Amino acid sequence: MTRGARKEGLSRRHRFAGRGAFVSALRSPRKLRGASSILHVLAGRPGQSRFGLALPKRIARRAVDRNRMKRLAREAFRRHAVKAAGLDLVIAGRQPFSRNEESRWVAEVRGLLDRVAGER
RNA sequence: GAAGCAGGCCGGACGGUCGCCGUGCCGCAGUUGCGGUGCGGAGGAAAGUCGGGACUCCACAGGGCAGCGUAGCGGGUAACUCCCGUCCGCCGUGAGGCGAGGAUCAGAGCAACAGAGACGAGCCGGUUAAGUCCGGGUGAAACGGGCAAUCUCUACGCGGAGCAACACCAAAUAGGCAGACGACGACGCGGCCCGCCGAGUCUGCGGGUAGGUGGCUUGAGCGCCGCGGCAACGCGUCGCCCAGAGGAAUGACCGUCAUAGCCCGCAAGGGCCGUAACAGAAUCCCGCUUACAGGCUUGCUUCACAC
Repeated sequence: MTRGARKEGLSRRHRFAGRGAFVSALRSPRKLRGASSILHVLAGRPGQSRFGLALPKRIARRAVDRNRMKRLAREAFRRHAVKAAGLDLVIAGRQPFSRNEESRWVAEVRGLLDRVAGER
């Protein structure tokens, strides 16, 4: 069994597959509030956390900004220890995002992931 | 040299580490996969979705009406509301710019203010043989026309929906159809056989959802050169293959060098900042429109200076 993911990889195993796969995580009672977003947590497959983002157009009108947020958040998850915790994680954006907040957004995502990792 | 006009082009480069998507090869795994390695991986607008096509499915004898679109003339194109040439009108000293630029003896309609009267001819004053001639403050326009982006007429064009199109594969659940079995159940007055009904069980079939695959990137393609053409563009030789995701990859970090900006210096130069505007492919093309830090470049105009 060569299941072992590479140390810093982030492939499809760590994503949600299929339409509506987010829904169960979004309905989960475990939530962590950040400054501009909410992290939903649900128990998933052991050893492989999954990570997803729900960013409505309301938060970032332009496609570039939404892409940017996703990429930055994924990068944070990729390097984070929760990746092996076996949790389904979905970050739902709440507050509008503007372009000069990139570093703030990364810090927020890291903070949320730290809190989940610390809780267990 | 200073102002300006019209185009064309670029819109960081190189390297390293860690990742993501696609794909060729190799190895492992009876498949899904996993690992290694090579190669490819956002834009000039990918945007708005405004015109036009290709491609699918649906509809369709032929013709007309209605509706919509276009409008000097000629050309280009698969096609267009696009592009090129040219005429006319207006604007500009000029290079140039702008223009829905066919028709109002086929017909209808034309606001407000002013004015006696506004699309109909009459009215008022003077004059004459005679509606014969002259004038009428106003107003953009007053007897003669104007407006067709008001309807209309003429000519030409136009079927509808869209890749979430469409084609194929295909769980689970509910229901449909067919067949088999079928309770010590119902009916044939009772029992057995038999027939028939039958909850249910099994099998098969078809529709169909989730899901999957195809469509999906080689094309009105790109580059060089030659030829034809004032040009748009066309033809030909040779070379090239240039993203294909799918809740949606193209990212993060770090060096070096250049660019803009800022500071020091007479200068050579040094230092600071740290990649910068608009913005992220979604079936594919041709256009148009809109957004845009900074930079390169071609032709031309006017003015000034010099010879």
